Amino acid sequence: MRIKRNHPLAIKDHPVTAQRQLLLDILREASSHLDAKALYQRALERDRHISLATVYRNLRLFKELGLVDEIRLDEIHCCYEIKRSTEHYHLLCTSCGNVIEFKSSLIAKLVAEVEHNYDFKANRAVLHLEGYCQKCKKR
Amino acid sequence: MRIKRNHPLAIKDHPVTAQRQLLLDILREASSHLDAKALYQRALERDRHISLATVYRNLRLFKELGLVDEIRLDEIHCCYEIKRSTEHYHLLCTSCGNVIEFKSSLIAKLVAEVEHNYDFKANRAVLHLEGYCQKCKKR
DNA sequence: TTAAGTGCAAAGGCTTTGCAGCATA
DNA sequence: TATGCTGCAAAGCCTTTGCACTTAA
Repeated sequence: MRIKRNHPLAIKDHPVTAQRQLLLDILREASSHLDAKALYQRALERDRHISLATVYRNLRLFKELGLVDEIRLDEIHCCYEIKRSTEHYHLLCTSCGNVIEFKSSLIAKLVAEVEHNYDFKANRAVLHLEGYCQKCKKR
Repeated sequence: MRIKRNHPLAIKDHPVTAQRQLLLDILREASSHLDAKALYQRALERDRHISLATVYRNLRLFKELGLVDEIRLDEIHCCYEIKRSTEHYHLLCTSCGNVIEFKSSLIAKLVAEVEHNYDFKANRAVLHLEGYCQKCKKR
């Protein structure tokens, strides 16, 4: 089956189960970032028998395969999103909870500078800013 | 008692208990960053009856009062340190677990740029880099 | 066919909370 | 003295795991 052979999971020798397909579909369709519970609840709407354990197991798999990014905004905001080609980070509005993506060329510069000054090899940058979004800062 | 009147807790109308004093002392003396459990274990050495609940309650209080910073490196590394005047961030070696502090003037630039481009008011930047420290990257 | 995934329920780790007793100011 | 803190134990929350059954390839 050509579709499955090209599937990101099949390529890496992992069976494409209905549950995995469903979870990836939901993550792809999601306009916002989902945490494990939100993903589970959306999955339940289409598969009444899917379990939360399956959601966690597959989120971990997707993360290991590099299919999704895990974004830990704080102890309660841990969300997941399908990995896209363009690297970006997040702004978190502490007033309304809105999550906004941002990019900046300064991040690569910062990483390069720190790697040089501290003799460090950076594999990942965890970065987000907390504050007030456009709407909330007016008040 | 003059000492207590000048105490950071007393100033903010919170009783200075022996437990709070002990916890602040340990945090001040700590060369490295401590998580709740490590802080509790060090506290036990000097007060056999202190409870983990007291540690958590007071860490939250100190955080609210701005006496300590909470640094959440990932889901298992959540550590605390006495707040100092100089702002800094952290490098986390994913090989040996070492935590190194770093500073960079590019961070302020980055924040200013993002605030301008995205019409955002940043109150806090969460930033750390994961990778290999000097020792581990040689291997 | 068979290695791997799933659902369920139980357990794990970290953190919070209710309550009675105790200490600070 | 009165408010508020502490210790203890229990509960909460998120996440992981053991086991028997099911399924993808």
